[in-house]
Amino acid sequence: MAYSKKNEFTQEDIWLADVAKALSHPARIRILKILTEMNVCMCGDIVDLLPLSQSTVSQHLKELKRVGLIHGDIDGPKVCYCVNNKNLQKAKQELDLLFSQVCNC
Amino acid sequence: MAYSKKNEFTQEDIWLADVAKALSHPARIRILKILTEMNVCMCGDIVDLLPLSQSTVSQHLKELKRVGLIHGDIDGPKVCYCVNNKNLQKAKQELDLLFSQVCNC
DNA sequence: TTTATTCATCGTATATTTGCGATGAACGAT
DNA sequence: ATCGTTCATCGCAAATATACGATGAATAAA
Repeated sequence: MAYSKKNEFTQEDIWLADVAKALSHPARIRILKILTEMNVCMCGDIVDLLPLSQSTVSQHLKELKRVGLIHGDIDGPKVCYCVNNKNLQKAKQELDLLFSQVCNC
Repeated sequence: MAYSKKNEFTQEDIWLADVAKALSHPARIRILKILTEMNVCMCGDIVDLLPLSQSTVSQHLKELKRVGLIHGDIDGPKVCYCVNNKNLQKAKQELDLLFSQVCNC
């Protein structure tokens, strides 16, 4: 089976869906909130705040990084994670656009 | 393995993640847009517009229905699908709230 | 009553996601 | 040079998602 027909849609819809996918796990929503509260923090800080192992948290961070909602700056053995305001803003705008197209709000 | 620690988060974060999940496939984004353009339409209409089989489209509609972003009214053998403005508005508001918490926009 | 239309659901195959422990790379400190 | 800390990645298991064809239920039309 050929599988995943996701790329038979418009780039815009694919991108929106991809951002939504990054937000589709409560751990990742929580991580975004934590990163905002703490401004900057390490993976270990987040692990202490979530009921998940270090490797699992690392994967969630990777997914958020993949779509650009956060970035991690290497600082010695540590990695300082923080939200990417520019891309969050873009995501917000595109989602706003979607809802304006789709909802009489 | 016990699996899926999703319910070890707040109801708010779980709900947001769930809405995001419903939006996390380009076919479902597209379906929302189609339903808005056509105002009301049947499953078959959507199938004609997407590169997906009827059963697959039906599953995507089910997922959108599950989180309440659309509803389907049975009309004889047909089902008239349309967007659920009330819940779309709620989704928009909660996403706005998230972004206001998480982004300096 | 038979037939055609519409759609949900079942069964199945495959892909992806979620989660963990173990390992190892990278660096700072000793 | 060795040790501790931090974190990404690998390998694995289980759960979910994606996709399809086949089937069947429900209704309208003939």
